[in-house]
Amino acid sequence: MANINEIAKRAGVSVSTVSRVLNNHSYVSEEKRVAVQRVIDELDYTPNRLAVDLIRQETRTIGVIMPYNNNPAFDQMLHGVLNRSVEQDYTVMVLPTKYDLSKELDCFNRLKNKQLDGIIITSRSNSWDILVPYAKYGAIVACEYTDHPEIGCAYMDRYASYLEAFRLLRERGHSRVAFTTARGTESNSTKLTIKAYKQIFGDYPPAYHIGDCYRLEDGLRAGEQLLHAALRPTAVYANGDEVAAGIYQYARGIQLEVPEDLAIIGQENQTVGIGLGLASVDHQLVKVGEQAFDLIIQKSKNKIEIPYKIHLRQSI
Amino acid sequence: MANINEIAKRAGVSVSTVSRVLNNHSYVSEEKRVAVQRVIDELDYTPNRLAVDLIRQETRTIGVIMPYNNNPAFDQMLHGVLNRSVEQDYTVMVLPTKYDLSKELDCFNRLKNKQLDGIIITSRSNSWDILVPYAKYGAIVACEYTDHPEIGCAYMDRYASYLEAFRLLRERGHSRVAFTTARGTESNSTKLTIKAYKQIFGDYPPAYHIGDCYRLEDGLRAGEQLLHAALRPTAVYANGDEVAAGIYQYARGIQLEVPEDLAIIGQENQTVGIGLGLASVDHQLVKVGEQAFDLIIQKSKNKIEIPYKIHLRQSI
DNA sequence: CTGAAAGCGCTAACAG
DNA sequence: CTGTTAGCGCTTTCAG
Repeated sequence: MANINEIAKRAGVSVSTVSRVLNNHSYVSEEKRVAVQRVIDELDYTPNRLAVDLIRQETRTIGVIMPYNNNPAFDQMLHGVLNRSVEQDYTVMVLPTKYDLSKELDCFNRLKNKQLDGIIITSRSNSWDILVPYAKYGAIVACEYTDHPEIGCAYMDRYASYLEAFRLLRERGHSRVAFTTARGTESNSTKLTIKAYKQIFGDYPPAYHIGDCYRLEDGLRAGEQLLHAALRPTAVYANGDEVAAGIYQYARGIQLEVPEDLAIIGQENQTVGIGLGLASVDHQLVKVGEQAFDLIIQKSKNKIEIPYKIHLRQSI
Repeated sequence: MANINEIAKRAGVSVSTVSRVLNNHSYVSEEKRVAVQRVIDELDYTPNRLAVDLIRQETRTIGVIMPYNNNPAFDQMLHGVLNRSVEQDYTVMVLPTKYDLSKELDCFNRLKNKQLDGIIITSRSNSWDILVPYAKYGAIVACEYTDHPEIGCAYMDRYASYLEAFRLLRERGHSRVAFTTARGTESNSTKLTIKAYKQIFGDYPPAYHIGDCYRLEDGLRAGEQLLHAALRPTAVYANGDEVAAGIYQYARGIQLEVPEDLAIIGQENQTVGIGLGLASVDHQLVKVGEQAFDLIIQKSKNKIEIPYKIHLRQSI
């Protein structure tokens, strides 16, 4: 395709004049303007974005680290980011990592190699010590709390929310309470869930904890593992409504009534939970994503807490 | 940050040698290799991606046109694309358009301005006449059938699937059948739905057609509009399981039994439908996305049909 | 095996 | 108001 030199030559002007009309910079005489525009239209010319970004040292593109692309929680945050990016005319790159350390670093390298102006971390697996140095190459915002001054965050008080949910279950008379979490104990939210559980129920019975839960099928598996135990739990806290739905389905399949035989509370107010009438701890992940985006483009390192909500529904 | 010249100077070699070790091209003497690598490590150097892409005339990045970012069907296709892109080490840009004509064109311009190697269209609003010319700038693959030889497609036979679903309802004795669709009549799938409806039921009663349905809330609205009619429909085909879930919820709210009082069949086998036991016409959108991605990187203009499945569940 | 030099396509400081 | 020119940072002929 034609380039800016070609346009300049054909219009009988210099490239800087063409550049000026392209970006309507300063003043260009009306006749040259028109001449340039005519050639641009004739040749159906579009400036090369890579060249522009290269020289401007800015891409107006931000990346979103998403360990998995089939996890509804990450999707919710991504949607929040997209909501804002479209308003602000920014582009977003989706960066799947599978929680792989080196794949994750490759993503951060896109900050260093100038391909991205900023990165939003929905979840990570490298330690902050490794990641923080990348902040000198571009804005980094996390969707979890961290006190590193170089990192902005849009976070929720997960610990408080878990405490409140467990307290709720205890108040309703439950003492045998099971729960599900995502990754094993290396995950921050898993740690906080266990900590809150101990805080409310005193001890931590490993048999009541099912890890690696993300989607409905994982909930079915959790149901199978939990609901045939000698001392069957009377309530379960699921780390997502899809997981909760799987548990619900399994429970109904073996003739258990919800909430009479099993109380269920899920997380993130996902559609399936609304459909099934499942109570849910809603961390407002869409808002988290929106806030994260706002921080990125303001190059702000503020720490913004997004309040959580609890939706009480029939399942409890 | 340091650039390739800096590395060359410090390593006492030319930039071409640095480039060679960077891309391990041809042979470089071991001593120079080591010298260059040492400087690279010392300076923590990373090549600028924009400069590389600019000169290589390739970005290994593809865009996915997604009219809305809160629509589960588009999400399913995006997930398919991401599944493959991560395997093939491609990057994906999400391009929200809101079905706005000029915003959509802006996205196609990213092909022309060399920012993208290809574009996958999950849904579009410009006519093919406008869009096809962009195929000369990069690969375009659609997730719907088109016979334009320049456009590859990963499509499903929507018409056949609608026919089968409506036939199923008729066979089960339903004659008052309502249905929901997405956008108004300008959308291809809406047209096909109406056509199939007429084919099976003879005429097309506008009162039984609710448009602009995407999510659960739209289903609630559809339920409200449909289920208080004098001649209440006995069955409804919903263009998505989230919409179906909304209708289900509304129906249960006014004491209707499913399927006794109202049979419901949804679409795309989404989690909420699985949770509620809703029958579903599954166009396998994740596979569609995967196939679309494969076509893009093979630069293939083939037309690949993805078969649909019908999941029979209690709601029918 | 290695380096010089010519770009890729664009912006912006500077001089006029 | 306009043109010249020096880059942005990299790859790749083409000689040697």
